[in-house]
Amino acid sequence: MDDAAHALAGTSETIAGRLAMAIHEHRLAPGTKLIEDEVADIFGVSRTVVRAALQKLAHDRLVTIQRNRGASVAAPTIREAREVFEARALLEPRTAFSAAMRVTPGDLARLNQHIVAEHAALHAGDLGRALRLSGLFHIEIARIADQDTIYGFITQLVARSSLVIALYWQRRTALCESHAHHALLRALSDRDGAQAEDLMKGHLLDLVSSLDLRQKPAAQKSLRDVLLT
Amino acid sequence: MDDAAHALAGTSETIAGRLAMAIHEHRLAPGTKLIEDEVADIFGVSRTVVRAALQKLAHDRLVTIQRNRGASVAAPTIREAREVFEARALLEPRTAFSAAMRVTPGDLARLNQHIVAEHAALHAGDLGRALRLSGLFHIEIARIADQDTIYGFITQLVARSSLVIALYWQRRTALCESHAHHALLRALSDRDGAQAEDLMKGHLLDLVSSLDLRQKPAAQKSLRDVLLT
DNA sequence: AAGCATCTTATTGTATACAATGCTGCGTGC
DNA sequence: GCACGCAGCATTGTATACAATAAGATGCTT
Repeated sequence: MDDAAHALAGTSETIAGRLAMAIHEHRLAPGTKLIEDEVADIFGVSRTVVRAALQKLAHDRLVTIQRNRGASVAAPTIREAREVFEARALLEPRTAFSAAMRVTPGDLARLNQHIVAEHAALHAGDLGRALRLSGLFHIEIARIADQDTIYGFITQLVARSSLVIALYWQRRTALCESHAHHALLRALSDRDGAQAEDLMKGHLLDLVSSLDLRQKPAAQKSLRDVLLT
Repeated sequence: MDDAAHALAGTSETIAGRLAMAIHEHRLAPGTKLIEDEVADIFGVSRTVVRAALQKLAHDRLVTIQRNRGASVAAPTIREAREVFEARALLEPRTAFSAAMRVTPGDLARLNQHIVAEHAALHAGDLGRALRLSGLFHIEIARIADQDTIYGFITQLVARSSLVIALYWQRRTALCESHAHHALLRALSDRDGAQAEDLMKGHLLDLVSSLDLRQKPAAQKSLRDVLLT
C-alpha cells in the first residue's frame, strides 16, 4: 500500500513483542495510553491486528484494557507489586534448583553473556536495557529448568516486575544485582541446586527491599481521578 | 436481529466463560475443532467476538490456535500434564498455608458447600459436574489466600488439569478426593497452616498418581500426523 | 464568571466484506 | 491401482464500515 512507515508490518505477536520490549526498557511509561489507530499506523496494519496484540498484552497484565476506554500501559498498584514478587518467591527458587540439575555448558555460556551484556549496558548508561537484560537472566534460568508452564509464568512475572520497578524503584540502592547474578551463575556451574535455590530466594528478597512500597504510586493523573476512584 | 439462538449473546468474556465451562465439565473433548462461524452462530454474535474469546482461551492454554488452521480444544501432552501438576505443586501448598491464616467463617461455609455439592453431583452420576466442583474447591482456597496473581495462575492450572484428567484419568481409582478435601477443610478451620500445606501437597501427589502418564495419549489422529510431527 | 445542558469529536466495539490459506475430492496419467 | 495435480470449498486472516460510547468543547442560563 503506502511506502514509509510499515517497513516492519508483521503479525499481532510481532506487535505485542515490540510493545512488550518497549515496556521492558521503560520507553513506555506506566499509564501511557495506547490508542489503537496510532499503533496501527505505526506498524502499518489495521486495528484488528493491534487489538489482538493489546488483548494478549492485557492478558499478561502488561496493559490494562477498560471497556470503551481503551488500553494503557499497566500501572501496578502496591498490592500488585507485592503479589508479583510473592509469586516469584514461590516459583523461582525451586526453578533455580531444577536449573542447576539440568544446566549445560552452553547454558552457562549464555548466562555469562547476559551478565556481560548487562554490565556493558550499565556502564554505557542505558539503564533500560540493563534492566531488561537483568530480567532476561531470570527468564533464561527458567528456560534451563525446562518446564514450559513455569517458564511462562516467570516470563510474565518478570515482565510485570519491570513495570513495578519503573514505578517503585528507589534509586539510591546501587546496582548490586550483577553480584547476585554472578553468584547464581557460580552455583549453577557447580550444579549446586540447594545453593542456587537459596541464592535466588535471597536475591528476590533483595529486589523487593530495593523497592519503595510504602507510599502511593506518585502522581495520580488528575484530581478528578482521585475524586471519582 | 433474528429471534431464536442469541438469547444469551453477551461479550467475548461471556463466550470464553461458556466454552471454558463446557471444557471443565468434559462436554467438549480435547481435540474438538472450534470453528469460528459455528460458535458465532451459536451465541448470536459475529466472528470478531468469537475470535477474541478463542484468543483468550488460547492464552490460558485451554485451546490451541494454529495459524490458518483454526482453534481446537487443547490436548495436553504427557509432558504438559506433568508440568501442570509440577506448577501446582509449587503454588498450591503454600497458598493453602496462606489461606489457613486468613480464612473466615464465611469462607469455611462456602468451602463446605462446595464439598456437599461435589458429593451430590457424584451420587447423581454427573461426573463432569463433580470434577468441575472439585476444581472449584482448589480455586476457592486460592481466593481465600487473597493473592490475585497466584489466584490467576492456579485458576489457569486447574482448568488445564481438567483437560489432563479428561485425557489421562484412569478410572479404577475411587473418588477418594472428597476425603482429601474434607481433611483440608478441617485444617483450614483449625487455622493449621502447616497441616493445610502438607495435606495439599499430598493431595496433589495423589492426583498425579491417579493419572496414567506412561503411555501415549491414545489414538493419534492419523498416520499423517505421526509422520509430519 | 460559574454551573449545567447539549453538541461535537475522538475512540472503541461489532459486524461484514474480501483476500489468503489449507483441505478435500475428483480426475488424469502412468 | 496409485500417485500426483488441479479445482472447488471451507475456514481463517485482515481491512474497512458503521454503531455505540465517552470525553471534551461550546454556548446558554443565572
